This record gives sequence, structure tokens and C-alpha cells, in this order.
Amino acid sequence: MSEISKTYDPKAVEPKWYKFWLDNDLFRADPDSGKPPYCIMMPPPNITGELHMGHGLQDSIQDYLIRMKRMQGFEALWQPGADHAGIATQNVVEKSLANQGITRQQLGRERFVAKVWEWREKYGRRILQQKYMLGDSPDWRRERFTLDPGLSRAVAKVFAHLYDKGLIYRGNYIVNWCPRCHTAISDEEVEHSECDSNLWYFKYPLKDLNTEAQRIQSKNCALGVSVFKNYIIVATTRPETMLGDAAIAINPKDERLQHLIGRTVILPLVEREIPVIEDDFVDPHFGTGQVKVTPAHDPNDFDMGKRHNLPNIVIMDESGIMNENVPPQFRGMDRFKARQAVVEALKERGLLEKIEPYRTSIGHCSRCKTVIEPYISLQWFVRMKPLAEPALEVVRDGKIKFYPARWEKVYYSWLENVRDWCISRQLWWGHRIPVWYCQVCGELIVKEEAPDICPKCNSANLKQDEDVLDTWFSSWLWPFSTLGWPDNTKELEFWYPTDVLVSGYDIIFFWIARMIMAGLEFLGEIPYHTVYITGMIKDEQGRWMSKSLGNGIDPAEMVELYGADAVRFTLVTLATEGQDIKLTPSRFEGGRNFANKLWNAYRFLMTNADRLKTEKQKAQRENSVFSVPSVFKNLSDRWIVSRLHSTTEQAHSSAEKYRLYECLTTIYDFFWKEYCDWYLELLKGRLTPDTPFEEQNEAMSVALYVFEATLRLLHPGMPFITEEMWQMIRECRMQNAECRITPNSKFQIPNSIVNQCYPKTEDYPQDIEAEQEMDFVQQVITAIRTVRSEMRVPPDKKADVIIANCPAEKLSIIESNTKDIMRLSMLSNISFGNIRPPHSASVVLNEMEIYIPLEDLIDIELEKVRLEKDIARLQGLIKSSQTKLSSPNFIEKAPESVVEYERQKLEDCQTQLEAVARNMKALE
RNA sequence: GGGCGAUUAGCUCAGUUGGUCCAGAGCGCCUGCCUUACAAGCAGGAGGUCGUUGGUUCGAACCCAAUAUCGCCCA
Repeated sequence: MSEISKTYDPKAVEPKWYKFWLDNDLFRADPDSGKPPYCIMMPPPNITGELHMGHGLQDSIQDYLIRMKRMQGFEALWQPGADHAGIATQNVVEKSLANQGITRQQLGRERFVAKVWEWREKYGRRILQQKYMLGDSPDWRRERFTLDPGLSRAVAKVFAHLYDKGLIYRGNYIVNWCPRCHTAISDEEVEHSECDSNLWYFKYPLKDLNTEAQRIQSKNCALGVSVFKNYIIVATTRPETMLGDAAIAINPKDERLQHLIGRTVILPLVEREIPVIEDDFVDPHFGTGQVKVTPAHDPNDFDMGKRHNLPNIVIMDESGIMNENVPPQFRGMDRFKARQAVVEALKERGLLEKIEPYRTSIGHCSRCKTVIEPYISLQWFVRMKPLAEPALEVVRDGKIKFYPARWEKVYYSWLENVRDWCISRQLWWGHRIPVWYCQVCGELIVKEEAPDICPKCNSANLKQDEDVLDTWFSSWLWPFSTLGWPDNTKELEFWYPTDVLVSGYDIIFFWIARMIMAGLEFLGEIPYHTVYITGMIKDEQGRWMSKSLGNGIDPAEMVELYGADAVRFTLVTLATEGQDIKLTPSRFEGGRNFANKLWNAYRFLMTNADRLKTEKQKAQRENSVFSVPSVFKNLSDRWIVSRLHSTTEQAHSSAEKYRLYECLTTIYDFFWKEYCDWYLELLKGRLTPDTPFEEQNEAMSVALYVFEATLRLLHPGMPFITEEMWQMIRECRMQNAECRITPNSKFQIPNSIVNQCYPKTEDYPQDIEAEQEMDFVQQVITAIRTVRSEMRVPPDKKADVIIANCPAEKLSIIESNTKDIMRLSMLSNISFGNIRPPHSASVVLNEMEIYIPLEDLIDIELEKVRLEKDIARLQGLIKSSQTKLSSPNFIEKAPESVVEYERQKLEDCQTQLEAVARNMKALE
């Protein structure tokens, strides 16, 4: 056997095994295997950029589940793929072209789209390469892209289906327009943020001066303030839009302003006559209660305009530049420049009443952060209400469960208030809308495939809609389009509905809710029964990681630094119940240290296994070196197997509840604090040169047996290091020690931890008696160690201890473990007796007392302090027990077992206190 | 304005059905150890009136009600 390095080096291990897994098709999923199906859809990453920590976290969780299920005998498919990400990708390619001084308009649509495909080829693979690095185990052969022919066919079919059903319509409406991306976006793609702005108050002159009659009438209106003025005052947060005003509106219930009804206002600068109208929508408390109405540039005003038949006066172009519908001096100005200019112009005319500071919510494009312009344009929409109802039901009925469950509320509130979905995008990159217009008769044709002639006039002069569909219009089909829908494939039959979706809460609306709607609408079945919502990765201060802040932590770099297993382990253990994770690179040290701990235990085992193997060869012994033990005789063996039982049980139950952090911390605690700290330390005492070969052999067998099981338990969380060690350990164990899941008969698959059975609780016998005995041994050792340490006894100074008041059953435990107790607490002798040696430190353990004679070494004062502390601790416990027990209510109402426990506790504490007090007295 | 989350050790976080939790972990800190698997380690230790105030209960970190602070989502 070659030397094993002292520290674990992931770089020497990880690439090797990933290649091995890929070369041997170990992630292949086959619908004909005869095993039960299990499927997770990988949220398709954008092809724009790099893997970020969120992927790292979500992939670690998904891969944990997939690998575990695979080991549990499921035909586990993790379906991979990528998303074309319309706006994002187009932006990124435009940006790269801009560096060369080229615009997409210069290239033209066809050549530009070809460029984006080049980009996809070049960069689209990169993120997948990064997923290799993490150790992800999807069936890469099944990788899909949202613009693949099959998936595009699904999109067209869905569009036609919804159109035929009347759930897709086209119309001129106010949409969220991004003047930089030059496209409409959906409500979900708008990010609102509170900004400091102003409320500008403008005077709009009334057309006719007040007549005497009106004046008298108004005088009777006691509340009137602006009655005698020949103008009215409006307030706005967007002054430039006044150029498109079509009316002034007031609330019909606003008594102050009744006299204005029916009047006409001269719109300043534009000199257009506009009416004063009444509408319930107007909030009398906003500004002056008289609001300007700009139907073409505000969603509420748009609705109001419809109610009152107002003209939609569009005042800017698609870049937010003022157009020919505004007075000449503003034409060609950017909307923000126009804002200043309008204010300036009104001020010059004395029509600026005042400016008040005002906090307002401003919508920004989630892609480029440009301020959104509500813009009237011709777009395609999906009617959402009919789709939302069934999607609400399946969650209400519990057919789909969210983990953590609180996200269901968020899901409900969105679906209950869902608005129609604007699906057309004025982009070039994406699924072209499957709609054709006859250039002869104007017929509108919606078809899955391009029609040759107009069905109405037979003309071949057809033109396809220029726009493309929202990216999510293909993503929402992901759970079944990737499985081959609309074809009726084996895959679809076998894996749909899938099992779990793992995603962040940021895309519950965008993606999760829509996927559920789509699954129900197009397949009549939910897409998955469980939605696992992860927290988001934040920086140290709790801020979102972003390129602009430069506070991102690159997972690839972390893998490079700490190893993939360490990164995965750390991320999963930090992900508690959907809480956001504040991450710093140093957090990965924990994972790395654990990997190193595993490695060194392995190193220890292998060194000894190697030695025993050599001895065996020398002696030419018959028996195979390390077999699976059938019975466990040694206390530490019985104990560690019993602890493995509990660990396995916990790993199963935590995984069922999707508490993966709990799975990993349980295994971590078992391995580090029980296997390494105690079991291996005890094992050392069984591997001494004076121990007979057969006994050493037996001890090593159990040690390897438990270690191997731990590797399998841990494999879903730390795939690489477990494979590395498993492969090596396998070589020194008997063939029947393996526990391989049924292989696919069709394929020759080598042994790998990937296709071993996940440990089952019942494989490891629980042994309560061994646990109790071991617990006592540990208590004795720890007590002596604590005293030694607190009394500053040098580690190399061996001590004799005397144990007094030792009950018979404890005595026998100590006697049968004397060697271990002495070795682990550095003693030269243990004797029993009731004589307290002078100058000794003492510790009371339940009813028994341990004396450690230390002669000159003992510092009486130090020992007194120690005992005083113990006395105070016991007194505290006694007091609280007494208080409880002296309350008749407690005795009457608390369960018998609790009362009994409290009584026992009190009694034990009192016995101990007496003993400690006695020892204290002996020192004086 | 509506909803959600957080508040527990110096820091980051666990804490399941209220009792066996005078509350745990990792990191940090203190003391002692290079004890031939591991100093990325070992042994031991210090450190918290569980945001605040009421309530329910025999019993509250946990349940209820107010309240404060921070964060997120929606309008």
C-alpha cells in the first residue's frame, strides 16, 4: 500500500472519481429498470454566466436527495438542462457586441440570433462544467435546453392550446416597458424600491373665468378653497407625463371640488383643452384631490381613460424619448431631461405652485435596473385566473407540500391576486410567437407549425409575429417538456409526476407557481409532490451577493480552495429550515476540517489494516483478513454499532423531513465525537503488539465495518472523499462485505459507492446495555481527566486512583474496562476501598467517589475552589428540585414519571452534595 | 398599508410534542498537550436572567397577547 498523505488533498481525488462516474455511466437513469421511479428536475441555469453560490447550495441539496434515493434502490433521475434566458442572454450578447462597436440592429435579426447561438455554445457549457466540479450526479445524456426542437414544439403547442381555449389574447394595454431593453416585461420582472423624490404641484388654468353665478354658487360651498381662483392645482410625481394629460379627475364624493365638474382646463405648455371628470378611483387625500389623468402612461389612468373614453396620448418613443405629440421644445428629450424642462417651463409661466419632498415607490427592470415606463403597446397576454384556481386547490388539498410550509401562504397570496401575464417580448432571442398574419386579408393564424397559406383567403403572403415569448413561457413546461412531452414517451410515463423541486423563494411566482399551473393544465397532474424552498445565500452583512457590489463568493474558487466535499458539506449544514445564509469563505474551513478528520481516521485504519495483512501473509494464515462480523462481543464494538443504529435512524428520519442539515450534523457528531474520539481511541488499546493476531483482526473488522457504513451514510453529502476511501477499503475486505443495489442487467457497471445500498437502521443492532455501560466508562474517564486538568496535573504524570462506594454492577464494569480507563485517563492503577487517601483530589460520580492521590502535586486551595464550585452547582439543583416538589400542584398535576424523575434527581444530588461536602471538610 | 421571517454565548446558528435543557454546536477565547491517524488535531475550561412586558400552565427558549429592533416579500 502506498503512503497516505497526512492531510486530505481533494485535488488528487475529485477529478479522478468524477471521470470514473461519467465513464461508467453511473448517473444513467433508465425507465425500463423495473425499479421505482424518483425524479428531481434541476432548475435550468441561465446560459449567461457563472455558477453562483445559490447553485452550489441547491445542487448540494438536490444531489444529496438523488444520490440517497439512488442508493435506496430507486431509479433516480436528476434531469439537467439550461435555460435560454431571453432578456438576460440578449443583453449579455449585446454588451459583448457593443465592445466591438456593433449593435444588433446593424447585424439584423438573423445574424444576431446566430451570434447568440455561438454564445450559447461557448458559454452555455461552462456552468455545466462547474457542476461537474461540485460532483453533481444528473443523467447528463438527458440534458435539455429550452430552445431545443422538442421543447420549442411544446411551447408552440401550449400557445395554440391556450389560444384556442380563449386563455391567450392580444391587445393594447399598459405594460411595464423597459426603455433600455426595448421590451415589455411582466409584473414579476419589475422590482419596486422606495426612492426619495418630489411631489410637484402645478397650476392648470381653467378655461373660462368664473362667472358671477358660479361665484355665488361656490360661495355656498363652505369648503371651497380654490373657488375664486382661475386655475386648479394638481400634484404629480412624474411632471413630464403632463404633456400627455387627457383629463383632470376628482372623486365624486369630494364635496370641496364639486364646483369643478364639467369645467374645462387648458393644459399648460400643450395648450390642449381637457375636461374635469369624476371617478371613484381618485384618492381625495392625495395631493389636492385633483389629479391629472395620463391614460397612455399610467396603468390606473389607463383604466380611467377607458371608463371615460379619453384619448391615449403617447408622448414618448420606446427609448423614453419625447415624440412628436409634445410641443416642439421638448421633442427628442429623454424623459428625465423632459421632466426638468417641464418643471422649468411651468415655473417660468408661474404655474409651479410648490415642490414637496416625497417618498415614492419606483419600478425598475429586474434585468438592467432601468426605471420602468408604464407604456401602452400591443402585447399578448395569458388569462391567469382560470389556471390559478386548480393550482391553488392542489396545495390547499395537500397534494403539493412546501417545505418550509410557510411559503404556501406566499404562493396563495400571489395566485389569489394573480394578474394576466404579459408573455410577448420585443426581443430576438427566444421562442418566436407561433402567430401569422395574412398580409392580404388580415387573418390572424395561430398554429403549432408554420402555415403555408392563409386558411381564409389562401394567400401565401403570411408574416409571422415579430415578437418572442417570455422565457418563463418555456420554463413553466420544464417538468414534462424535458421528459419528451408533447410526445407520449416512456420517460414521461415513468417519471411524471416527479418528486421534489428544490428552489429559492425568489422564483416562487416566476417559476414554481406557473409550473404547477402548467402541469395541471396540460397533463392534468401536479408536476411534483414536494417543493423544497431553500434560503438565499447572502454576504457577511446579510446583503444579496451581486456583481455590482462585488461581494459574491465564487463556488468554483471555494471548491478550488477547500474541495467540493467541504463546500457541499458546509452549505448543506448551514441551510437550516429555509433561513438565509450569511456566508464568508472561512465557513468552508469547517467542512474541510471534517474531510480531513475522515481522511485521517482512514489513514489510521489503513495503516493498521496494512500491518495486519502483512502479518497474515507472513504467517500464511488461512482466514480472509477482514470479514463482516456476525456478533459483537467487545463492549466498544457493541456500543459503536448501537450508536450507528441511532445515527442511521436519525439520518433517515431527518431526510424524510427534508432536514438535510440535521442528517449531516448527526453523521458528523457520530463520526467525530463517537467513532474518532472514543471508538478509535479504544481501538488503539486493542491493536497493541501484545494483542493476539485474531483479536486484532476481529477489532479491525468491526472498525472497518462501521467505517464503511458511515461512508455510505455520508456519501450523498460528500461524494468524492467517500468514494475514494470506500474503494480502498473495499480492497481489504471480503467480497461478501459488499452490499450493492440491483444493477441494471443491460449495462456492465463496476462497483462504486454510488451504487451501494444506503445503510438501513435494522442492519445495526441497538444495544441499550452497551450504551449505558459505555456511557458510564466515559463518565469515569472524563471525570478523572477533568480533575487532572483542573488540578494542573502534567499529562505524563500517571496517577493511582481509589474508588470508594462503588456499587457492585459499576464495579464489574470498571473491572472489565480497567485497561481502557487507565490508558485514557492516564492512570497507573485503580483500586477500590473506602479509605480516603490524604492530599487527594476527589470527584463524586453519582453514589461513588473517585480519589486521586496527588501528594505534593495537589494544591489544596485549588481543590477547594473546585469543590466549592461543585457544591454551589449541587445546591442550585437541589433548591430548584425542592421548590418543585414542595408545590402540591406539581405533585398532583404533573405526570407521575416527571415527579418521580424529580424525586430521584433530588435524592442523587443530596447524596452527591454530602459526599462533596465531606471531601471538602477533609481538606480543612 | 398587508404578510412573512429573525431576535438564544464575543460571532454564526441549532433547539422536534412545554418537563430528562440550572439551554447546545461550530468558530473565537483561556489552560495544558507536537500522547507515532489528524495542530485542519487532542484533553480540559470559561462564557447566555433565550429582545422587552404581560398572560396561560404545576412547569415556558418553546404556547398566547402586546411591544421594540432588524430584514424580506406584496400593494
